[in-house]
Amino acid sequence: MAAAKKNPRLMSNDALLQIARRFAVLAEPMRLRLLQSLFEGEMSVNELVEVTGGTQANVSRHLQTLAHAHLVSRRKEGLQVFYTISDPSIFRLCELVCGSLEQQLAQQAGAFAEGGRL
Amino acid sequence: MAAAKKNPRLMSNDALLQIARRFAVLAEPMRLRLLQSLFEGEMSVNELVEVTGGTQANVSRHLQTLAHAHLVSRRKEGLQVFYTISDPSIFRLCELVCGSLEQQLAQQAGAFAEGGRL
DNA sequence: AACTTATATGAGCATATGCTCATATAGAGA
DNA sequence: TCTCTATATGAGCATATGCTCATATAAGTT
Repeated sequence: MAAAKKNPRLMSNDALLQIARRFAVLAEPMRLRLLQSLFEGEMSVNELVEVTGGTQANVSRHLQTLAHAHLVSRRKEGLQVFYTISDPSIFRLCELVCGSLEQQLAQQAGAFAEGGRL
Repeated sequence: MAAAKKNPRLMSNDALLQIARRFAVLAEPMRLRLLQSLFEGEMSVNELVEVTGGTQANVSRHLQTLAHAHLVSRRKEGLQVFYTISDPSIFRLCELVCGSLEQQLAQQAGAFAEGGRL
């Protein structure tokens, strides 16, 4: 059982902090872009720099952040370092959020359409 | 289709920003605690203050943040304001993250166990 | 060893975010 | 109207985070 269900007892501060940290890692456009790029498969830092248009320093830093969160994994080969997505739950996570946002936008659009009817 | 699949084309900056913002809303222990409390059903601000142990000002602020993100909805009744979870995707989102974290911890525990074997 | 390429990181600035205190608003009741 | 209760919010401080520049490390090449 991951979380308390009916009991008013709450999760520990520590558990909440860990969950919050996980969400925080995903709360950055550049990191999301990196993850999205990696959806297609393993890539080197330089490739990611080119694809995302970010600076080398910044891309490297964000990759460290993702790696520390165990969302991606490193593989060194000669001069290059290749990163891959190592936590498949990310796919569903992004799908869920995208779906939820789409639905909200659809509702807003619907409201506009109705308003325009009069 | 929520996101590009095989095409190297990436999502728009704007879309990524919105997704990042959604994650950012969930990247706070107190907000997670509020959501978790609301899992059991509608609650007033004062009830949430008591349950979470936060200050009134802080709880109110966080509830505003959650409301702006359309994760919870307000209902005013007399002097009190009641909040409810309005986006069911949150349940699955938290389940996913919890599951992923549990798995990571299990792996770490496993590594420890193996190491202890020698 | 000297040079080049690929990646990581220290330092510093700018901005964002959370927290608290005090106060404002809003509704209910005397 | 005056007061009390419930909620929201402005101001200010402290901290965290992202970005860039410059430099460090590490590995391959000559």
